[in-house]
Amino acid sequence: MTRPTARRGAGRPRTPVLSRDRIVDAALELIDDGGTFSLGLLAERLAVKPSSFYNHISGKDDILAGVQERITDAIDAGMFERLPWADAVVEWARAYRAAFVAHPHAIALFATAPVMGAGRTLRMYEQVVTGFRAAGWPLEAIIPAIVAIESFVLGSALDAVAPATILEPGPDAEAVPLFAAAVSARDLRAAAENMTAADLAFATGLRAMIDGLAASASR
Amino acid sequence: MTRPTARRGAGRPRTPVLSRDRIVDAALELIDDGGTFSLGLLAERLAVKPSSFYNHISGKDDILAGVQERITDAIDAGMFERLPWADAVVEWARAYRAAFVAHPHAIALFATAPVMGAGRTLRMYEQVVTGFRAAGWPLEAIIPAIVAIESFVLGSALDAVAPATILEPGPDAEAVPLFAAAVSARDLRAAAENMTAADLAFATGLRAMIDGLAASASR
DNA sequence: ACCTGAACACCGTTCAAGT
DNA sequence: ACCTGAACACCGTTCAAGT
Repeated sequence: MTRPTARRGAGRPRTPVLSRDRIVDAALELIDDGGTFSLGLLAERLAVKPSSFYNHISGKDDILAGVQERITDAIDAGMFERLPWADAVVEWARAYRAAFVAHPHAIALFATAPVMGAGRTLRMYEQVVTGFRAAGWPLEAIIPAIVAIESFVLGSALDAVAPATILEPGPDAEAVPLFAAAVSARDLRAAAENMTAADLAFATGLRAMIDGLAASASR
Repeated sequence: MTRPTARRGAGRPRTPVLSRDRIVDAALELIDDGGTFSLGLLAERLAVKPSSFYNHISGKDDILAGVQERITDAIDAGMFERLPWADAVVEWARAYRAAFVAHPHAIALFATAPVMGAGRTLRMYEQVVTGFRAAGWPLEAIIPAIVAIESFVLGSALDAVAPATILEPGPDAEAVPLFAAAVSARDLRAAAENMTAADLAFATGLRAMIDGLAASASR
């Protein structure tokens, strides 16, 4: 039955209530709940005062960076060691998008200061590059392809959390008949395939991009 | 030599200093200059007080929506009436991305409340859908393809304005040798082709996606 | 070492008061 | 009709003071 090693001359040990991890945890929860994110609200949740944060983090941006890390760290790239290239890329892109879409109110974070930072992340990239290399990709073509996929994934995640109305013809439908018909046909198809409109666009684009990349690699 | 029609019983006519257009104009300029965007700074530029804005707009978000419209309205889709489908799509995607990249500090606006709103915009979509239809696309496949392209364009624009360092191996390079080599090879290639790394990724992804979409359409 | 209260400069928005 | 000054509630951050 040990107790925390007593520091020299200290009275009672006083376990701190805050830590960077605990702050980032609570921040992600607060963001996921929607509504506004402010240090005042965050402090309230942790039964603490806003000024207390500054013993553990350098400011609001530091907290947000921690949240971003937490989300991207959930992305796995192990599929490149198990699956053929095309299947692995599809799986990876899906997992990537899913990690963003699981935190819709946090996505704006990635938009302004895009993606990825930690050391875990570099290991993921190593796995992905290895998968491309094993499939015969020339070294200088790999990163552009990966960045292209990431750009598509981020754009699709933003689309997925966007209000569904942005692409609706609205009252001016008769002025743009073909567009209106195309949207209706899309809605019918999405319903029939039991997907959201955003899912359908993502599946379409991912399929196309992987096919296109595969074709360019074998050319 | 006419003067503004005198209202009933009015003294001097008093032309107003502000208008929605003038506010949005100045807002875009302020955003493009980088740094922070606030109503206080905007008012200062216009030699006016922040409270004056509320005679012309409903709030900060209204101004930002105006800025967004101004930028997206610059995107033309006339190429669909002049070029074969594949060429037109490539041109359109490039113009789309260019409109965003021309205002790097404004891009975050599109991320949170993605893209497009006005009536000009609907006409653009009508042109694009018409181009797809003329190329033989089935109606229900058109919108998903367009949205996929838009997602890629937005993601690529965000990538283009991101700090270039985000995908650098840094001091841990020896732990991820293949990734580090791939980044170096990419940098060499980009320099040789006189493109930025972001340009290269965009060109790669766009080519792949259009090829993939073309293949799926003729299947 | 870590939490706090007070203070700071700034934010967007409202509204009665001016002309 | 349109601009303003004052006020409001809130923001992120600093820092001396506590323990």
